[in-house]
Amino acid sequence: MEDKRYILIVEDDKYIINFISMSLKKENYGFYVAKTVEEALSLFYANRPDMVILDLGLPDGDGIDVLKRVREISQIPIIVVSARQEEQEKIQALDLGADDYVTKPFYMGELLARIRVGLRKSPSVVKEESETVFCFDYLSVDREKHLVTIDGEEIHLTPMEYRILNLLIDNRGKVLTHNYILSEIWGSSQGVESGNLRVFMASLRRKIEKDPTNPQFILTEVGVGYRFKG
Amino acid sequence: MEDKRYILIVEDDKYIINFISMSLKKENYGFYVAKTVEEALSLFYANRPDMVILDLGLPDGDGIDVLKRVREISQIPIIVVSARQEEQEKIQALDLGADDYVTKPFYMGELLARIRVGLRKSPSVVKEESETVFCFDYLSVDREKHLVTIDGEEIHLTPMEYRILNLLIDNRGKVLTHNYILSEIWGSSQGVESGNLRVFMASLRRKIEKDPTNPQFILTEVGVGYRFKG
DNA sequence: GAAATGCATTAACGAAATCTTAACACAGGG
DNA sequence: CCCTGTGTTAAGATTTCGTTAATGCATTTC
Repeated sequence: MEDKRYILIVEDDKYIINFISMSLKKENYGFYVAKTVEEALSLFYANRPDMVILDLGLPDGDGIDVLKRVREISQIPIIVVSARQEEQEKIQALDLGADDYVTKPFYMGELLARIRVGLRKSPSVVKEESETVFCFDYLSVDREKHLVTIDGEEIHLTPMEYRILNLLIDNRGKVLTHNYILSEIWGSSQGVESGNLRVFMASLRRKIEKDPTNPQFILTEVGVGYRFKG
Repeated sequence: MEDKRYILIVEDDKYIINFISMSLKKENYGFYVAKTVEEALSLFYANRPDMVILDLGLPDGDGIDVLKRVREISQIPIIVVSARQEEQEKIQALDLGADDYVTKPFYMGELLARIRVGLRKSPSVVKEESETVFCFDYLSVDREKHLVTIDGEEIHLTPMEYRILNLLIDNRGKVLTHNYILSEIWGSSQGVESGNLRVFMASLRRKIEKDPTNPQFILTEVGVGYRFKG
C-alpha cells in the first residue's frame, strides 16, 4: 500500500463534515475531523496531516488562530473554506499563510481539484519535523503547548520571535540565509529590510541565551545568515 | 533592494489588462502582456517570468494550451482568471497544472493576495539534490549546512574564503588561472589586483592546511594560477 | 471612547568582522 | 645581483552586525 494522504477537516457544521468526509473517503484520502480550535490543534500536533481544510467560523474562537498556529511550525497546504465572502477576509487569510480560499457554497468537485493542487506541490517525501518538544541544554520548546522554557522556567516570546526560533530549530545545524529567513517569516522577502531581522535576533538572544554577547545557540555567519547550534 | 518579480499577463481584454497592470506596477512587480496564445508562449520563453496570470478565452486558441505548454517545462505558479464559471472548467484547469482559478469579475485585492501566495512559495520549492558534502582527507565541506570542518572540528571561513574554496573544489584537479578566479569571485577581473587573491589564498591555507608552507590541497602553479588537489 | 499595553518596524550609531591596499621578505632564474 | 612572481604581515577602509530608542499600529483595558 502506498502512502495514503491525510487531511484534517476543521468544521463545525455536521452536514458539511459529512459532505466533505464522504467525498474524501471515496477519493481514498484519510481524514480527521475537528469541531473546535482546541480540537483542531491537538489533532494537528498528534497526527501531522498532509493538509488542512479550515472553516473560519468556529464556536470556541476564530479559525484564523488555527491558521496562525499551524503556520508557526508547518508549511503544509491549508485551504480555507468559509461562508464569509468579504474581500478583506480573504486577503487576510491568504496573507496569513492560507494557500487557497473557497467560499461557501462550493462544489465538491472544485474543492477536490483544489485539494489535488495543494497536495501535488508537497510530495510526501518532504517529511516534516513531527516532534513536539525540543530540548537543547537548558532550553526547551514545546510546540503543542506553545511553551518555551529556560531552566524549566517559562519565558514569553512574541509571535515573530517564536516563528523565527522554530524556523531555526527545524533547520538546526544549517546556515539560514537572510533572504531565506525573510521569505519564510515575512512571506515575500520583498520590501522587508534585514535590519528588522537583526532586531529580532537580538531580542531572541536576550531571551534565550545566558550570555547574549557570546551566544550558545544562535550563531551568526557574517555576510551570510544565522545558524542554530543544537 | 530585492530582485523584482516578473509576471506574465495573458489576457485579451484591454480594460482588464489595464486594470491588472496598473495594480501590479503599484505593487512594484514587473510584467509582460500577451494577447494571444502565440504571444504568450514567445514572451514566456523569452523572459521566463516568475508567474503567469492566464485568461482562458483568447482569440487565437484556448488558454488551456498555454497552460499545458508552460507546464511542460516549468513549475512556476499559474493563476487562471476566467469568466467561465462552470465547475468542469475549473477542475480541468486545476488538474492540468494551474495553481489557482479566479472567476471574473474579481476583486483586485484578492487577486493580489493570491499572487502573493503563489510567489511566496516558489523559491523554497527549488530543491536540488546535488552533491552537498565534499570530503578530502581530514577536510570536509558541507554546502547545505554551509559548514567546513577539519578533523571533524568546525572552522570558520569568511564569505570570500568560502566562495574561493568552493570554486576550487568545483574545479578540483584543474588549474584555475588568476584571471579566471578573479572574474568568478569579483565579477569583473578588472580593477582588482591579484595581490588581493594571494592574501586570501594565504589565509585559506592557514585555515585548512595542516602545514601551510607545504600545502596539501591548494597548490600553486607558478605563473599560471592555483589548483585544488582532491 | 480614551488611555494603555504589546508588538512590529525603522533609524541611528558604535562595535566587530571583513575586505582592500600596500609594504616587505623570500626564492628561483637570468 | 637584479628581476619576477609569490607568500606574509599589518594598517586603513568598508561592510555588516548588535543594540537602543523612537515611531506607529492594533488590540485591550478601564
